[in-house]
Amino acid sequence: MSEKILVCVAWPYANGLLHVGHVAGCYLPADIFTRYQRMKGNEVLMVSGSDMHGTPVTLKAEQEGKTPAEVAMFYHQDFTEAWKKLGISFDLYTHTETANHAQVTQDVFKKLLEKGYLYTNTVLQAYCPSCERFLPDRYVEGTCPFCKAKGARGDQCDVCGKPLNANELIEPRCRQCGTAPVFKETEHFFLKLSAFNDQLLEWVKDQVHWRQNVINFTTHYLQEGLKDRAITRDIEWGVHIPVQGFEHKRIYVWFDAVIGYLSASKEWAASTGDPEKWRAFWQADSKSYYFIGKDNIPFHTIIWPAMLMGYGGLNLPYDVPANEFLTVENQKGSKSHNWAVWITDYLASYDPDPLRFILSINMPETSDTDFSWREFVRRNNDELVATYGNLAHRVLTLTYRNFEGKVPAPANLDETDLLLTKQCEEVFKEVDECLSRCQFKLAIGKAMTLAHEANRYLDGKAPWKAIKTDRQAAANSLYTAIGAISALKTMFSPFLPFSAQKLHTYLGFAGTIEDARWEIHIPQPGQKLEEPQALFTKLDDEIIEKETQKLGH
RNA sequence: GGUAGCGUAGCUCAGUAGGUAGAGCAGAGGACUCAUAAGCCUCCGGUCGGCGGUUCGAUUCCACCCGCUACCA
Repeated sequence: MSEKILVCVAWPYANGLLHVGHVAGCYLPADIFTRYQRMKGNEVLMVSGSDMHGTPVTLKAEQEGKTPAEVAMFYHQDFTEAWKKLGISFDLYTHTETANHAQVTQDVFKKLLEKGYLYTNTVLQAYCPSCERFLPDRYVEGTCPFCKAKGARGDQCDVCGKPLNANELIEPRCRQCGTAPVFKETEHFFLKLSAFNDQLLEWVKDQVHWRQNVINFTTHYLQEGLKDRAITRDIEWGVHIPVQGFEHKRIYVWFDAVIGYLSASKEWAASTGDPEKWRAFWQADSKSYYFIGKDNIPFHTIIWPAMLMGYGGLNLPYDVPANEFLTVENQKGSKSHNWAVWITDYLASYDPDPLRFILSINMPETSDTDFSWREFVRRNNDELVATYGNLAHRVLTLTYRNFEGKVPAPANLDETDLLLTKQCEEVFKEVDECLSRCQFKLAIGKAMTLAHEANRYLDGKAPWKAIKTDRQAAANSLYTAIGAISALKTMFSPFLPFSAQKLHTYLGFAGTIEDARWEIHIPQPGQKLEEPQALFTKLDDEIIEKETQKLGH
């Protein structure tokens, strides 16, 4: 029975490069899940896009003497390229600067306004008389009222970590021109989050399948009581407000970013020639999954559900499998200190599957985990190459040379042979269950254990020895081992799509592994094999030193 | 300051409805040779952050403390 599954993935902010933390946090788990569901025969729509609006993009543009659109588009193209190379298989990867997105955002805005969930209020905002514009909090700098550090920003002091309001700063200055700002009244729209508090609490209570950290976090937040939040700003970059008198203001980035999931779905539908097709994924019994990092939990379990409740007629999130953070060499990542492994850099030197592997088997699902180059090389060489890749290679080369490049015919399989086949079926079922529950680390770990099991089986059977005395015995064990690596190739395929496709081909199957579906394909006796090659290559220890040195400079 | 999570072998991580714990790597040894000197077997290795409490018994429950992380003010 085919299900409809909507996979929504966090929208990366288009003001900086992607790093391994982004990939481990949401793009990889979302892609694994999506590939798995597609192979199961379910109808999946996987969408995301670049978040182009907001102050950080504007700030970056001014620093570089470019327009915000130019800056955002540069990163958008970089991201798009990265997804392709990494094999993150979006059905649509768009961005928030499309006419469609503006239209959908304004539709949501108007509907919420009509239903009384938006209202205007006047707030005090910093205004720079020299630049002649309102300043977002982070454009204002001054002395921190708490720790007296100089250079504190209007949203937060980096020295003592305290969040601030711009008007609390001592001797505030415009970050651009140094002029002292004045504080003026300005009118903005607010989302009446407080109206949804009880409804949300009630809803969250039923989400027993959510990860514990997501439930805890959300419940705690709701118990403290929601405050209404301003959803517009005095800026020139973003989605226009569909109300007269607000021509010089824009919808604030966090409000339009989450709407991206809906606008992207509509854009995708239009591109298929059936503009109403998005409904299948947003209404009726479709399930929606939101893959995000833990810093984004409240937006997806509180604010976006509240907006959807207010809008009406669309499904609330079914699951929000938020991951924790990935540290690099035991330190928290930092853009400004260049403490990160940049995806573009990585892809210039290495294949995607080894990265997908280490990030899967060490995924920060329940707590923060660490990425280190030593671990990367070690896991590539000892696990990917030696355990799984080598297993496939030894089985295939042995068969290719001794059985005319064809799958040998079994006869009178013994208990050990049948046991391995049975183990494959059992592990396959377990991996299937783990994946359906978004337990990715556990799933790939089980597949690796099966690869060990198959190696053990092969050593016990020693077909390289048997071939000299009992050709049928060798045929039996190689036939069985081929079945095992074929099962492994399917289990690994959501994680390691590139090498799985290679193995699929070496085993003599035509077409793509995706089309071959989520099942164990036992090659038929006599099936012609392709000449096998290594699935993965060993990495030299030297790269540990080389790559580690790039950090922090 | 408040709230939550985490702190398990040298390293990276699992786990325990409460009965002193595991996997990989690293270290030591062995048999084998099909394979990218890969794979397989054996051994070594932890008073499960600290101090108490509940219990016949706690690493697992509770209180407090220390350290780290996140969120909130």
